[in-house]
Amino acid sequence: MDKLSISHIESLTGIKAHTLRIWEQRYNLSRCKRTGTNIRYYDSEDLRFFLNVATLSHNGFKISEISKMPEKDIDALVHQINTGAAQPDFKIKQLLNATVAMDANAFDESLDTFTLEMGMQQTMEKVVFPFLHQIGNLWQSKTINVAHEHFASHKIAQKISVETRSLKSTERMDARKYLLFLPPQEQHELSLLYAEYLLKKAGHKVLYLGADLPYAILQEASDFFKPDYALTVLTSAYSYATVEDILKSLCNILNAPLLVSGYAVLQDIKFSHHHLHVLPGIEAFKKMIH
DNA sequence: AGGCAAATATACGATCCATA
DNA sequence: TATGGATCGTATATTTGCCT
Repeated sequence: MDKLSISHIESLTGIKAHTLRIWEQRYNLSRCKRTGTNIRYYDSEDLRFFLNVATLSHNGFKISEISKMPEKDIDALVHQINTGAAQPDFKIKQLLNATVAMDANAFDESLDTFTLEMGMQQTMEKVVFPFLHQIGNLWQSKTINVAHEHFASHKIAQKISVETRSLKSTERMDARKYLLFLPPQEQHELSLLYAEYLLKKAGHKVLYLGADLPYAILQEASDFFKPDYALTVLTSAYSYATVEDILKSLCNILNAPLLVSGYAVLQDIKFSHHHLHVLPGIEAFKKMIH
């Protein structure tokens, strides 16, 4: 039987070691044994248990409730959550239906239900972004038109904004400053909005300047706000410059590392710069801001 | 010895919630 | 709706154990 330290449990479950000790003290959530010299150690069964507890905790269950549950119930609930999250196809179809019908209420209700069921992040990453991808395909095949796309984007933007606002704004000690913007002619704002949500949730400071930002204003804002990082997402094709040229200009304007992602960047870019960091996906971004 | 991780105790801020 | 208590997560300080 393998021995795991409390820091192992922390890094594998995401539950802070200190929190584990407090839970143990307050809720008898203790499954660990002690060495002869009073050091906690855990086995793989304990790890499994805390992984499940973390899942429930992230899905809105209170620790006081979890601590009173029999382990069978915990397993059952986690299974329910996981299978619910693993079947997002039906949810995507639901959003597509509401979009084709341009039914705002149905769209809102679906999103609200999803966030209750599986949380904001799962909803965005497993349902909303795949949904947008499908919208793109349908648009190309003329099944739906630009109005549908705008309709859906707007509803999603509203939802992200509401969720961002309702975050408790507890800034952490080592909070970093992020400047969020889209360059001229870039209107695809949803990824940026979601980035704002993730940053605020992680306790960082955000200056959100939105879409289609002229270079002059970006420069002013950058000089004034003095961000630790700038973040942008390039999705479109631009009439006035290549993606490489835009990245070059942005690196010149900004005094901070530029984090960049998006469809237009992830194809292939030859330009590199010591301040330029390409984020291949949302997981890379989350890791970076953790 | 000295550096570091772990344990422990205490306290605080934010949020939730029942009761007036 | 406001107010006071309970709950929850985290911060800080100090001590203890482990390892070169």
